Amino acid sequence: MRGAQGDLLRLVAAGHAESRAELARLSGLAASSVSLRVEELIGSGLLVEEGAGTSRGGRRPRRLRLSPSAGLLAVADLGAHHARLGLLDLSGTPLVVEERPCEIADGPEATIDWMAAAFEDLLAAHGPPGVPLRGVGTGIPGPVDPATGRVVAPSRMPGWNNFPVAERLGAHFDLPVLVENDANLMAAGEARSWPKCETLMVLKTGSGIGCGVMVNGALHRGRGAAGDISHVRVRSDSSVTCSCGHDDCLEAYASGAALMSVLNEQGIEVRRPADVVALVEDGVPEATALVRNAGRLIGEVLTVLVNFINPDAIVVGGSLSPAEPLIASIRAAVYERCLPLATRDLEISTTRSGPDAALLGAGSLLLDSVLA
Amino acid sequence: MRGAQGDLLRLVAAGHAESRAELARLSGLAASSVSLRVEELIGSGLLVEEGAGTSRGGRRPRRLRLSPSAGLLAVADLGAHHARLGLLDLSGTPLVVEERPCEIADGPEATIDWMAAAFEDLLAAHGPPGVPLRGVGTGIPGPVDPATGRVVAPSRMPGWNNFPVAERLGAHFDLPVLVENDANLMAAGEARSWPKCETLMVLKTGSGIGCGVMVNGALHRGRGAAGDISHVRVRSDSSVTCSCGHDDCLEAYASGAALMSVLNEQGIEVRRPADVVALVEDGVPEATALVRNAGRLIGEVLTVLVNFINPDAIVVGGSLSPAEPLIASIRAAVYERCLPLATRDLEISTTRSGPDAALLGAGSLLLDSVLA
DNA sequence: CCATCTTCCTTCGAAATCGAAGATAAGGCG
DNA sequence: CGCCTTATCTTCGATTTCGAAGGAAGATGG
Repeated sequence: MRGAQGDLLRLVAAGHAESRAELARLSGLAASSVSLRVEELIGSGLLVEEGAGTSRGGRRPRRLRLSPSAGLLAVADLGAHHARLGLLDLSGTPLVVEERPCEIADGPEATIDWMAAAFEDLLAAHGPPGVPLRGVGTGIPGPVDPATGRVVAPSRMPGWNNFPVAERLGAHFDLPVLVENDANLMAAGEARSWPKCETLMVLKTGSGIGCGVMVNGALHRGRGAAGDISHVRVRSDSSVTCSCGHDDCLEAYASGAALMSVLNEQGIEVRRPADVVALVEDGVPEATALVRNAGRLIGEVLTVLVNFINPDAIVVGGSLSPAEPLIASIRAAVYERCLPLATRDLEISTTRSGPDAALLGAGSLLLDSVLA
Repeated sequence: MRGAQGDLLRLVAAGHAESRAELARLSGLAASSVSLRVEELIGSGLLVEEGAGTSRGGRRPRRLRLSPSAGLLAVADLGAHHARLGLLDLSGTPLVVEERPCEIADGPEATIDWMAAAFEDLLAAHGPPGVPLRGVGTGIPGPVDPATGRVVAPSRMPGWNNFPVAERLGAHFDLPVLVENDANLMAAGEARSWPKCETLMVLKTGSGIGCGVMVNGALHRGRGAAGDISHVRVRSDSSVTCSCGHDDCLEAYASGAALMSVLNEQGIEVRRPADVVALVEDGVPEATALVRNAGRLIGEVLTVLVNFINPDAIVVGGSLSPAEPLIASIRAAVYERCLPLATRDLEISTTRSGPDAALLGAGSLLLDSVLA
């Protein structure tokens, strides 16, 4: 699995290469060396040959896939009140995904131990016998220091500040462990569905507003808070103080939580961001106006960032993203105000990976350590 | 020069490695292979051994340098009314730098041909005999399409739109050619002076406002306009229409040109951004207030970007940068409003590379093609 | 249907790379 | 000063990688 051998596996696992010839082109190795290596990998049961691909004008390639028995990854995406959990094979294909209730406010120890038990559970129920677990990973709704795997200064996660999540999770499994911000995982997951996009911004619109950035095909982590847009000051008439202590943060106007609190004050009862989406779909004017305004504010912030990093696409995901007016007003703001050069081929659309984007992203990032 | 041989040269040229042992560590090659390769490179006159380095507790390394006769690079930085021109050796050290008057408004053909002649001039006057020219490069005060080397939709460069600058320059020299935005070159140049910073924002404050971004040690080009911050909408009382057609762009309030026009209206005569700096240093209150306000506006824009990409440092260069109040109010705005996680170890300071930053950057980027 | 082209993959001798062992050259310390 | 430790660099046989040539399998086009 080490070295160049791992490079080949990773290219196949990530879906970049499907044949020996593609491996040779992408890895830079000579075709003959690739053949030798692939033979070994097939011999050790990690790769399998699976039928023939489509011809590109000559002999058809012999398609390569990661063996389903090469290993499993256990991944999770932690939310405030529930967690999504899944098992993936090494090519990132989900075997099973479940959503279970889980209170993040119970604190890190309880939550992580619960997660470890849930992973064992899933393995017992859905893991094919004899296939080893090769890595575990989870998304966290707060900033994570990439160097240490600790949560750093999260809002809305009492008791988690500076907790060594990766370490605790690693104590349950003697395997590569990944701990990463949830929006970053979403970005890594979406990136697999946007193969031509080198630079990608992925917005997670739910109770909060998160954003992950892929630059040159790699997740940009910065100091652990990269992608944060929720505490940008927005142009606004009123003056609202955000939980961070500053006035007029985007989050205080455009997050799902903010929309819900306005609606509740107006006597329209909502409990989850999805309820807001339902109201919009039912044509409730108060909800539509609020969502449209949120989109405009988010779009104005994106304006600055689009001019600055020139992404190839902006992907909108999260529980508010099905609301049509949200993305429409984001589009309007960005296309109106950005430089033509920056918007010329810019695509702004909803998620291609769906609700499992973060789990897929966890798999994608875990592969790098598992096949190192 | 090809392949792995070039990798070693590049590591030495970029200043990352100074001995065979360092080369082995950084290149990933075995120490024995490095020795062989280095021997060849010394044999072919590209590398030279130069005394001994300092011991790290054992035998002292034998220091390696690029031979001064390995080659030369001719680089330029084009401004509106003058150009900086220089010759560098392959390790990026300037042999000579000159500033010459040059009107960019004369159009691309005239300007580029003039530049080619100026390069020949410099070579004749300062080029050591027998040392070959190995590459040419220039900075342009406008967006450059990285794929084609064409200028794209520049403001203030009449007649240059879509002109194939790289092609025209290449017609004079059958060598690798680099054409890049001037702020991007500054960023690449500064990066050499900030070796520990993986993510760097470099601001060029002159008549206009430019910005270059290094992400993960590499220049981020985006679609050619990456780093643009001059057309961000700022919060402001009055309403000024920018040359781009939108209202309240940063450039319309905080660029050197904007400051100069206000001062001239007030009867204080200024002709160049440096005159504004001089007024500030003389304690003229109108100038100081204007510069401070410009810094605040720039700082507020940077706030969004710092939260978003978490740079390790922000470098302020350009002809306005010597004005103390400018950087002071940028700092104040950023430190006040950004997330603590993003500003914890963030350094904001003036250029380390000085006025030749763009030329050094051109050399640094050119090396990649010259030693490919 | 057959010649020709393209692409994919393998074979095999030549060349590059590795890595373990050793030689060389310091600094530190009793 | 002699001895130990650390680090740099070289030697040399074993291994890996390359690349040119060729075989295999399909597309193309008369």
